[in-house]
Amino acid sequence: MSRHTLASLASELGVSRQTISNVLNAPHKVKPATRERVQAAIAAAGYRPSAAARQLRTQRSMNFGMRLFPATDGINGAILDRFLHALTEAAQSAGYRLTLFCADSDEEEVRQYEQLLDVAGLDGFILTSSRPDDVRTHWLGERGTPFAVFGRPWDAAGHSAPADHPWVDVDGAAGTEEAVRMLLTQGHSRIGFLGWHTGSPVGADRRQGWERAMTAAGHGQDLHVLGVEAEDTVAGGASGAALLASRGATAMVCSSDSLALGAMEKLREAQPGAFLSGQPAGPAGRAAIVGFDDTPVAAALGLSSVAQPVEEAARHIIGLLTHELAGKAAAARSGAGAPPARQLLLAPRVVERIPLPLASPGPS
Amino acid sequence: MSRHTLASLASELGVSRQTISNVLNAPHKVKPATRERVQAAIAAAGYRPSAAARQLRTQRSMNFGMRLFPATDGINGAILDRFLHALTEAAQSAGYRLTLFCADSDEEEVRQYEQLLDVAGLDGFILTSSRPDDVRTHWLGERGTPFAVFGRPWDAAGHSAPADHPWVDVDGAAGTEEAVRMLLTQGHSRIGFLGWHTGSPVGADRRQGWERAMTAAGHGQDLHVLGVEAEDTVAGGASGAALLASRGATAMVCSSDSLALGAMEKLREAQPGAFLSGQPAGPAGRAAIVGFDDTPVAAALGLSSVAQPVEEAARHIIGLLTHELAGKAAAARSGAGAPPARQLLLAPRVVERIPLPLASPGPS
DNA sequence: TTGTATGCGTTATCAA
DNA sequence: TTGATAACGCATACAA
Repeated sequence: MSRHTLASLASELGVSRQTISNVLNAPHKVKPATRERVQAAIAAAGYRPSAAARQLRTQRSMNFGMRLFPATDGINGAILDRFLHALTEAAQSAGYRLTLFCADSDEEEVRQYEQLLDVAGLDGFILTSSRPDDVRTHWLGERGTPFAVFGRPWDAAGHSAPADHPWVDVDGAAGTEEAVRMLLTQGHSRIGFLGWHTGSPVGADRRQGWERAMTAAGHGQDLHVLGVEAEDTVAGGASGAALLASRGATAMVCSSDSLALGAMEKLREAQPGAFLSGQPAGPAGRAAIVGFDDTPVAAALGLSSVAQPVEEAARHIIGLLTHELAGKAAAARSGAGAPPARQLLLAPRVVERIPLPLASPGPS
Repeated sequence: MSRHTLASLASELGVSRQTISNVLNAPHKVKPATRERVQAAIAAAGYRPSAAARQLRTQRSMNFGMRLFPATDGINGAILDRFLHALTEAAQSAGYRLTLFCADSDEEEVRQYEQLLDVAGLDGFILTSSRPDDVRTHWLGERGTPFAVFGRPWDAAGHSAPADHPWVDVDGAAGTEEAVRMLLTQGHSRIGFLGWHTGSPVGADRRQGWERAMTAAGHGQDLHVLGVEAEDTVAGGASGAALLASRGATAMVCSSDSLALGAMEKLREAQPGAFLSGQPAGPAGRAAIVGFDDTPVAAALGLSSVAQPVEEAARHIIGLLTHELAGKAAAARSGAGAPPARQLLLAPRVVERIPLPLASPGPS
């Protein structure tokens, strides 16, 4: 129950509205005695300033916007859940709210920016993906609207390109590299790579890590034969795995959990018992397939996978945005905490799992 | 590019602000000639009214709030993605925005309501789950805040209870009932039920459908032996399926895709080839396991599953909310379209799939 | 340090 | 039918 206004509180307290406003926005400007008295009254009355009135005056909505993509692939898309939750939580504890919207295309997304900026006065946007030659970052950049991207900027050729806007990304290559090293440690040498055939920069990045690690281990000559591409589905993973197996691969690193799941299914059928606990396919007693994104499916099936630190990415993105917005005024006066890195590449980590012992081999 | 205000537009046009406002909010009150002239100017200038100013005046934010739950189980939680997307889309096309927030408990959720109501002036809330003796619906109801729930009201005993607030739910019992009928048609008679052991009303509802259909088919005497409960995980599904199989079940209906996936894995191991295309386990050539929720995992693996019409539920919820809010003013003056059902139980449908042909049996 | 006046962009009331 | 005036709740420049 609040239903209180600055004016009503002020008259009840016998002070001016201005004093209360100062207690809230510039506590140092008011005498400690009255400050405490006012603060107590605020708490007692449960008074909370109206965001709308504040926005009208300050031109800040304390509100970020984010486009919600349709859930195309729930297996790989599952990490967006975690990202969104962490984002909401971080925004909330920074005093910001999060507004969702939909768009059918990037152009439509830009139109929504324009609309939301005008109508709702959003303070900034979070982009959950980046593309070569991104129309959205161009538009926002030109206009000077604060934003931060989950995803590196790519140039038209699909290479990582420098850009001056804030972004956070996960180093996919480092992830696959570590996965390969793990498999090498387990005694594998013919380690295949099972990637998307979309030609996306993200996919190329993940493949590069595999190439680096294999080359460093002296297996550079196998790159042509052990690198395979397939449609990013379970079925694609199965057929890709069959091809890799026929070429002698004893282990494989995949670009997604969908592919890895398909590969696992395939190998399990071709080699019954291969994934049962205690009857490993690999030389050193571990599952020989590694997925990407560490989705719940991987966890459920005991599939090793490269885990992205999406919660950390989300928190950093909010930090970036709040810093930029606070910076306009507060950064100068207070020392302002160490500014967050404007470009940040986070390292993923490989989650090693042993496939579920669903059954004992059974007689015969 | 807008950066226009009512005043600036008015002076450019040589009319008063009020006229423009009327063109927007009460077009019938302005002479057609000027109306069109103003409308053209609005379009040309790309003018959009400020939501904050509007809110200050009208006390309506055109904004709904929804708590985002942490993604506990990404397999079963995947349908919330679809729900959220549909919700956002529906809200957007109704002229509302959607604000997300987090809470650690229902009590905390209520505190967030209070806060968001005071500071952001949210017009209503969407609840994505219901519980027996729900503190949140009580609070919102008492206060008279508009809200709608995805989930039936349950009484303390876990039975469906009448309540006067708007809600939408999916008829789980109808779903499992249809699944059983499908399996009966395929020639199965020993059809097991694999449910959660959480004692949740939702789980009990799903079980009831199985019981109804089995009883109707004359298999009522098998209910005790063929109804099994397990932890809602893949591992739980595997062990539950083993138990059911040992009791002679040739088919099973599960409370979730997690359970179904575990069951499928288990049966595949116990009976290699059981799920390969052309080598079905069931009498009539179809997979004998049905999951619930039709998650992407089920789709990927070719698992039959009961699909909830979450998009429809989302749209209906927005309809409920917008109707209630519009009703306060507009319902009386205009005829107001047919009001949406305040309580709606949607029927799910069984998606029948054939498990992926991952491999041909292979030599020997 | 505290109070006074003004304006943020809109809609509602009332007179013309 | 149209236009002037006030008010929504807050923050800020300025005066006291």
